[in-house]
This record gives sequence, C-alpha cells and structure tokens, in this order.
Amino acid sequence: MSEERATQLEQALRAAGVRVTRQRAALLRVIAASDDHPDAAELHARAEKAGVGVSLATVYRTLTTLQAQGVIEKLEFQGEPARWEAADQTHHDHMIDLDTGEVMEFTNERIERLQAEIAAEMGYDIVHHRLELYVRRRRD
Amino acid sequence: MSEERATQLEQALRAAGVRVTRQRAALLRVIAASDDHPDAAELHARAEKAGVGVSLATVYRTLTTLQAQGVIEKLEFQGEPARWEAADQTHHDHMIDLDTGEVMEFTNERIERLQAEIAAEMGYDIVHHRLELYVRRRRD
DNA sequence: ATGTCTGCAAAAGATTTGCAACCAG
DNA sequence: CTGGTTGCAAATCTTTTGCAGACAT
Repeated sequence: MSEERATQLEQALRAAGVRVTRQRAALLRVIAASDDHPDAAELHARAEKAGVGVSLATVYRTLTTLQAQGVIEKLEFQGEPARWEAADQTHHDHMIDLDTGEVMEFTNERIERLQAEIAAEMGYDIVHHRLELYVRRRRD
Repeated sequence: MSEERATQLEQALRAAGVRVTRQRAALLRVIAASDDHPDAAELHARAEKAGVGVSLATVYRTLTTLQAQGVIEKLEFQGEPARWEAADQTHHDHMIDLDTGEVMEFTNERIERLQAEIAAEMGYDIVHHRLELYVRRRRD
C-alpha cells in the first residue's frame, strides 16, 4: 500500500523532470512507510536499515527536492531538528506532548476558516500556516 | 516610557535573585525600546550602537535568562534565527508577509478558545502554542 | 566577600555546498 | 551521451559552553 504510493510518486517525479535515483526511491519508500514524524538523521538511519546506502547530505538534498515537489512537508517544532511527513494526507495541525514528546495530529475547520478571515481582513492571502499546541496531559 | 518600564523590570529581576549587570540593563532598555522583532545579532548591534559593549555570548545568555523570568518571548519563524519580543503586551499571534518579511501581530479570541477546546477534548492542557500565518498581499 | 556573570575562543549541532565521479533517462 | 545527482569533506550559521577573571549585592 505505501509501496504502491511510492511507485505512484516516482511517476510524478519523473514527469516533473526529477530523476528517480536509487537513493530517492529508497527515501520515498521509507517516508511512505513512516506514520510518525522522523527527522533527517532518522530517515537516513531507516534507509540504511533498509539496505540502501545514502549519504546524509543526499538525504537533506532529497528532502528539499521532495518538499519542492509537494510530496512531503517540513515540520519545525521548538528547538529540535526539522521533522518531515508525507503530504498526501488531508491538512492537519500538530499537538506536542511536552512530557513524552509525542506528536499528535488534529484538524479544526473553524480555526482554518477564522485564519483565512483574519488574513483577508488585513488584505492578505494565506500561503501556509503553522499551528502547534504544546500541551501537558491534564491531571485531576 | 520604555525607560521606566526597563527600570521597573530591573527591580523584579533583582527581587528574583538575578543580578542586574551593565549588560543586562542595556539589553533590557534595547528590548523595551524595540517595537519590532529583532534577533540576537540585531540586539547585539543595537546595544553596541547605544554605547554598551556586550559580547554576543552574553546576549544569548541574557535572552535565555530574561525568557526564564517571563520578561521576553522567543519567536522562531521558518528558517531564520530566533527573534525576540517584550512579553508585556497581551497575547497575540503573528502573520509574516513572505514578500517583504514584515511581521504583523493579531489576536483572535475565538481561535484561542477553540484551541483550548481541542486540547481539552483530547485530555490535555495547553502550556503554550504557536500560530503563524505566512501570507502574501492580496492582488486583485 | 563570594557566588554570579562576562568575554573569549572553541565546540556543538543542524544543514549546506564545492567539486569530481557517477548514473538515469 | 550528458546534465542532473551523489558522496565526501569542508564550510556555514546559529547557538552553547568551559574557563579564568570581573563585578553586583
């Protein structure tokens, strides 16, 4: 399933004039198989574990390329290296548990709408936004 | 006005057991006098321009200290060095013009409430959050 | 007096880049 | 074949830190 998704993306990349190298194909699969939010070093480790040699420099370059192609999204949580996630899901924001480091996803249509309204009122269009809730489990 | 604010903060710092050195007093004034969102290098430059010698290392250390005291807040916009702002204003979020780099502030009570509701529904309390709108001026 | 702060220079951590060899289309 | 890619190592950029001397209280 994530395997076919990866293959599907390869077509799109080639169509966009981006060469599908051994390294890129591997990273595409590693990302498609990840349901968490790995950083560059972690993706590098997973590719190696999958038996594909890739340099860390190439991992960074590939991430930038895939982001430009709209295949992945970059997440920058407070004070940690950037993390990445597949961009095929529907839009969502993140909630980070400060105690466990766990990252959860959520969506709220009303917030999205309000944001657009605020920008519009001030004469702007939103290109993208970032909403992160840093939380702690409620203890009662 | 920002001058008295700075003096006022010095009292609070001393009361909290934080020594008010020449460097800290200067940075306090530079920050109180800034209505934009300067980064460490910029604050360093402004302090120097004000005639107070401070090392960049001390600027960083001081910013961390002032943040811990709740005097300033750290802003981390996409891919730029961290910026800082005085924490005396009421809470607000930021809107960044991608073309000009201009940073604007806004507040929306409804969004704040919705965020709290979302966290509560999932069993969490919000410690702090980050909402940034990356925008482009609407052209019609 | 004394424990906190500072400056300097070196270190650290994440990410980027120059260049020669390599390989996808 | 040939220009886009890669690996390596070095460079960059921001921020942090060890240490010895300086200073606020």
